[in-house]
Amino acid sequence: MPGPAVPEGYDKYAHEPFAVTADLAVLTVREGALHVLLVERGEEPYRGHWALPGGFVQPDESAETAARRELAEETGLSDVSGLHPEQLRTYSEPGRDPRMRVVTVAFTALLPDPPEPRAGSDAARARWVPYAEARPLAFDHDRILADAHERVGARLEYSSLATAFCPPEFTLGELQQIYEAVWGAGLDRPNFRRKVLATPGFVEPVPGAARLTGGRGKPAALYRAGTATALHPPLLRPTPEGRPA
Amino acid sequence: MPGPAVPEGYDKYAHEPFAVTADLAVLTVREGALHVLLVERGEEPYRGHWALPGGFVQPDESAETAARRELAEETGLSDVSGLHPEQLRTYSEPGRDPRMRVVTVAFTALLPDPPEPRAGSDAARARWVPYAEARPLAFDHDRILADAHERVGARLEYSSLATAFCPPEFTLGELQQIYEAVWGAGLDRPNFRRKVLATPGFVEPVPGAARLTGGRGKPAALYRAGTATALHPPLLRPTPEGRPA
DNA sequence: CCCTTCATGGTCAGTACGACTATTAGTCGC
DNA sequence: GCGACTAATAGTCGTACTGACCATGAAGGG
Repeated sequence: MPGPAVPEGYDKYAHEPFAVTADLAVLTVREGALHVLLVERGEEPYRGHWALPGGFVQPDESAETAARRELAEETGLSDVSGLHPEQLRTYSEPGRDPRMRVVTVAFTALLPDPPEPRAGSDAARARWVPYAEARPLAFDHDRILADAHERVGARLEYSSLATAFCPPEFTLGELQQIYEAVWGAGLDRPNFRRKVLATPGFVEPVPGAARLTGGRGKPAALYRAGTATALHPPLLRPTPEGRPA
Repeated sequence: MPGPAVPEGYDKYAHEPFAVTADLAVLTVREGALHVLLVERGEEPYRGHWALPGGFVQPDESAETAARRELAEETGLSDVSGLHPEQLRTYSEPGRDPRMRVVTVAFTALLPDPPEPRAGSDAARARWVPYAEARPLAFDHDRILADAHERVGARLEYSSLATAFCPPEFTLGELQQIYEAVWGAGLDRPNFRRKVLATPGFVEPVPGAARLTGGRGKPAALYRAGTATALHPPLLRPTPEGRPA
């Protein structure tokens, strides 16, 4: 809330300004591996280092609006209407930017098999980098990226978020690849199928369609994202601990 | 991230400054009912309205540090070391404060049966208000409070967060009251007990102690918070929908 | 034509869960 | 002190979900 001590706060601010940025962890799954969109910094500090895309929130924008604008700029995507950048958290430690006091509102965004990014005007270049090879990044972006990964992994369990990684029509094998890529763990195919189909509203079959998955093997049935956003029952990831359930 | 366009951003900021505040949704359960800590605003705008406690983030602080400081000031608690305000989300819509551009990082904090708050220097007065009677609040605090409620309700399912509402030693009945107060739903006592005890690390018994719960009924065994932070298996709330599981 | 590859269908035992019933150990009113 | 009341604790039972399997079907490649 705006504290009651307006004049003091305002004064302080006048001497030590806060800049607010919106940064994005844009994730996708490509050939079974999790990738993240990075830009190469063209200016100091961290010139030449890779960083998460983002930029200043403008005076007439919310952080959400700024995130959507940045996403469109960095990916060159004409239609970002279906994408809903989700707020991750806010990073406000003093000194995280050597130039000035910067408060960053971080977002995650999920894309299906993506177009090549086009370098924005202010970024030297942008490209998709496998998650495992992304570090080290500029500023505290290593931590932001790790937080984004964890958050997305957790949300896959209880929401139909995984379909956001998929094209409009997809096979259950493709959907499973999303889970495996984000969780970094293999899943049993028959069981995965059973659980997805048993969860009402998660996916719905495309009537008469089947697709050759790329050549090999039996053609798979196609599905669309269903209407549900929450998953009942949830699709829990295998417990990394030796926990019995 | 700090955008590469430093001078522009900085310029913009200089003409349209951002103030950053940390606001808190401090929750507790008192006599079986969820309460929230509110302060009465002593200045315009919204003078005389109730609002969530909070204040400006100082130049040398992170939002987390500011939240802890505000919490100590508003509650008069000498020891807030055990409390970990958790970031909820950030609210940045233009116009949410009529005076200037304010970006608010909201936090939740959970307290066991609390001391009476002392009015801070800048708040006319502060008090615990039953959650159901809290609205309407100043600014967009209605929404922040609703988001906090939902977040805490969800985290009760998968984390041992509920023990943060309890004193160091507590009975299972008291723990159950936390769940019922936050979820607004009654739970079956034997089943609740079974699940809590079956979740490793959630609670551990206090060796030879039993407490009279206040007079009536059989004395209950005392428990301490265990070492686990995540709950396996989770303690799912009753499905409000007529969902079969 | 067989072998590989992947989708799909099914079994089976262990576990968790909700709904209930029963027992125990206290206080309170008389 | 005796019985009603209250709350904690113990146990039961049928259903649902889960993970670990095994089996079948439908393509393509050598």
